[in-house]
Amino acid sequence: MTADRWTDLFSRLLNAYGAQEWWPGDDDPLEIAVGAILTQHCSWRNAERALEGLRDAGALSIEALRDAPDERIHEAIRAAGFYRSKTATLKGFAERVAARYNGRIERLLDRPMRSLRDELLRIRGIGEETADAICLYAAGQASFVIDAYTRRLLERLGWIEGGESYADLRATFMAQLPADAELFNEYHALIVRHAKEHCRARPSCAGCPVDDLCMVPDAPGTGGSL
DNA sequence: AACCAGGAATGTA
DNA sequence: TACATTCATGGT
Repeated sequence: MTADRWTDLFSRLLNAYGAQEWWPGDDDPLEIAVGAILTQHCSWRNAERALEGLRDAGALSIEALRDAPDERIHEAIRAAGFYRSKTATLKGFAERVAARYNGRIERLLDRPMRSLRDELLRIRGIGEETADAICLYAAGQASFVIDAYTRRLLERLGWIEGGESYADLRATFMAQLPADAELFNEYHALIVRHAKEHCRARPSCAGCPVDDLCMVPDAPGTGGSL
């Protein structure tokens, strides 16, 4: 039987780009969670620099994040932008893990996905996408991550109207796919890869693995973005 | 030299 | 609910 279109889309992307292996699982969960916060509306390249900054400052631990002066965190993560907000978010996260889980992030991440997600959402600076990224990539739990690329792709495929909420899109993916963290992990990463590499690099969209659709944002005139 | 990057909170109508 | 603004650095 032919797979449904949601599974088929995944297959085409995987076939085109191969496994992306974002945060494969042998990485430090704290680094992954911190990375998820740092990369908010900022390139992963700069988020990595900020991560390095924290490492160099000796601030890559729950205790250090909680106790370090704001200025020290500011310096460390400046490259990722929005450094004041992100410092507050990192501290809010660290304070919660310290206060409620004895500083052990695994205890937070081992909670059932729904309560984990709800708790992450209480932290100021952590919204739905970041909460899902932490659930999926740090905790290895099957929570689908929706981002601007995902929305744009579904719009251009004509699979959604365009006005759906984050919760709508997440629910749609999760209703159409088996609850498999490995699948969700690769799926989201592949959508990002497709948008960045294929769509941005090739204005003509020739050889697009996704129905000859490109996700170039508001391409002037033509450019293959529909 | 505008525009984008693996967003979120807040304010206004 | 639906938009607009703010936060901020770095690459193209």
